[in-house]
Amino acid sequence: MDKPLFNRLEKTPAYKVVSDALEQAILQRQIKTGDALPTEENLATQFGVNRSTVREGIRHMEQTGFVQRKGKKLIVSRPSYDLVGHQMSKVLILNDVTFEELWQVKMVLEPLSAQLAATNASDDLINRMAKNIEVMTKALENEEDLVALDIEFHVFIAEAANNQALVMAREALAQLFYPAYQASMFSEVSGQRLLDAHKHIFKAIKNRDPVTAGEWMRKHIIDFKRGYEIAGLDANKPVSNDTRT
Amino acid sequence: MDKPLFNRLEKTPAYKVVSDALEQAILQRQIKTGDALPTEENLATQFGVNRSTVREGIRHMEQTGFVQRKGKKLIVSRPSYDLVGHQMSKVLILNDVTFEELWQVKMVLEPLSAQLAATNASDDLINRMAKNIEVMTKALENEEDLVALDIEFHVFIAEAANNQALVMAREALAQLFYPAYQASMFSEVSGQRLLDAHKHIFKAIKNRDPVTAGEWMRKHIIDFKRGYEIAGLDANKPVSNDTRT
DNA sequence: GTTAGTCCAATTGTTGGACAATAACAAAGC
DNA sequence: GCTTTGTTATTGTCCAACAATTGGACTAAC
Repeated sequence: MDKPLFNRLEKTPAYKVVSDALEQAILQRQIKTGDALPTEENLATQFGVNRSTVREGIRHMEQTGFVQRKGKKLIVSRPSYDLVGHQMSKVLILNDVTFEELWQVKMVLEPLSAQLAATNASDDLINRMAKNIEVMTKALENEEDLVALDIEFHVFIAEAANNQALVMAREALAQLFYPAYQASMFSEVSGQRLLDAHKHIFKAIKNRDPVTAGEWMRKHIIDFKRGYEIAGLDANKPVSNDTRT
Repeated sequence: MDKPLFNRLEKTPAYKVVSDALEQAILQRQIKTGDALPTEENLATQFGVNRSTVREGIRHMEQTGFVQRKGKKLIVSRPSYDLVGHQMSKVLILNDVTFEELWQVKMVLEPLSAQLAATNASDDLINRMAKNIEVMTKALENEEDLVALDIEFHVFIAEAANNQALVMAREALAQLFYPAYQASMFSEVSGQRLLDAHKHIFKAIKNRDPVTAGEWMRKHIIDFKRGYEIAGLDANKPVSNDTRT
């Protein structure tokens, strides 16, 4: 092979240039969140390209949640953690991630959440946790409600932890665990035992006791895996690729 | 405020229908990774829409990495963790994530990596770690090399852990830490101390001793924060939004 | 002054057709 | 066999158009 005298000059397609430019402008806060973008035609003339090209550029960004249609205007917005989580989930599913893998990570993130929550939880969130536990006490029979309440409780804790990186990382996993939650709710390790764990965790958080909070959370997550296995599911198999939104 | 009795009836734009359909087909493995999509015109007729519309749908997907241009063909591909990490980084930056937040998460993920690596590391990766340490021994003077080698070492460990969820979560943080690495390399806590830590961690992994590996990693990460602070940076301020690719 | 009804201009979603550039493929030459 | 040279298919980009929807502006009614 001859030595490459010149490096392949790559011309990035125009639509990509457009989306990159927009992205930069957003990340550098030249356009602030909540602002509306100019009209497509306006952008087209600014960039000196055709409207179709601009549109492709916009579509490119839309997926990530940096811009969003609101009525007819294009609003600059910061992607919700939910959305990013959703995308990460898809990637993990495509890679046949197993329950075990997810659980190992959950096993460190949730206790961390609990610890931080014990330090940082606002009164508001503590109240909402209390409310959650109260409701759960009355819903011990209904599996579906139980799943929803369980998830909510953990979300509260994650929020209380006051750490965005944590919230985001959790989110990606949480969505994939959803099918697992349902499965393990039907096993023996459920209902009352779940509620008890929540109560212990909550008490520790309320008492501003990070160590205990983390410790109980750890036990709780171990229980979760037990439930999964008792339900007859194989932790080393890929999680269900049930792709509901 | 009045309660919303009806939910906004939304008619999804055609380009979104297209991208959703493609996405489903990919997630459900009807189109396998590596396959090429039909031509735009072909897709257009299949969906019964105009080529422009198909294009917008494709752009929508391209961003996430589910499809990729290779030459002129559209290849279905699974997004690299690097890409997803990059996107997560952008979201976190937009939300002014602080060093402290990132570090708290890193503080649990890295030890977990080390533990798992001690259990699962392949011979190949152990060799590469050894090599890395060897090179680092000779590069103690050069800060830039040191940063690169440090990062590489941690990546090896994450890979050795054999856990995709972990790799992905780490990736998002890692990219944001990059500027921090450079900063803390200039502080006192560097060079030799860094190398020593790596050696300890490596030894533990090689000895298949998860506890020690995790413990040393924990110390190592604590050191990292120390270096950041010694360098005069405020851990509670947002990390640099230096948006290099 | 606020609410509801009517109208208009602006903008979007979508279409059809066009064309140059080039990647992919096939044929010809060594 | 392997290069080199056409050919062709497909992409990236543009232009022009149109119906549907939206956001206002303007009016009338309360």
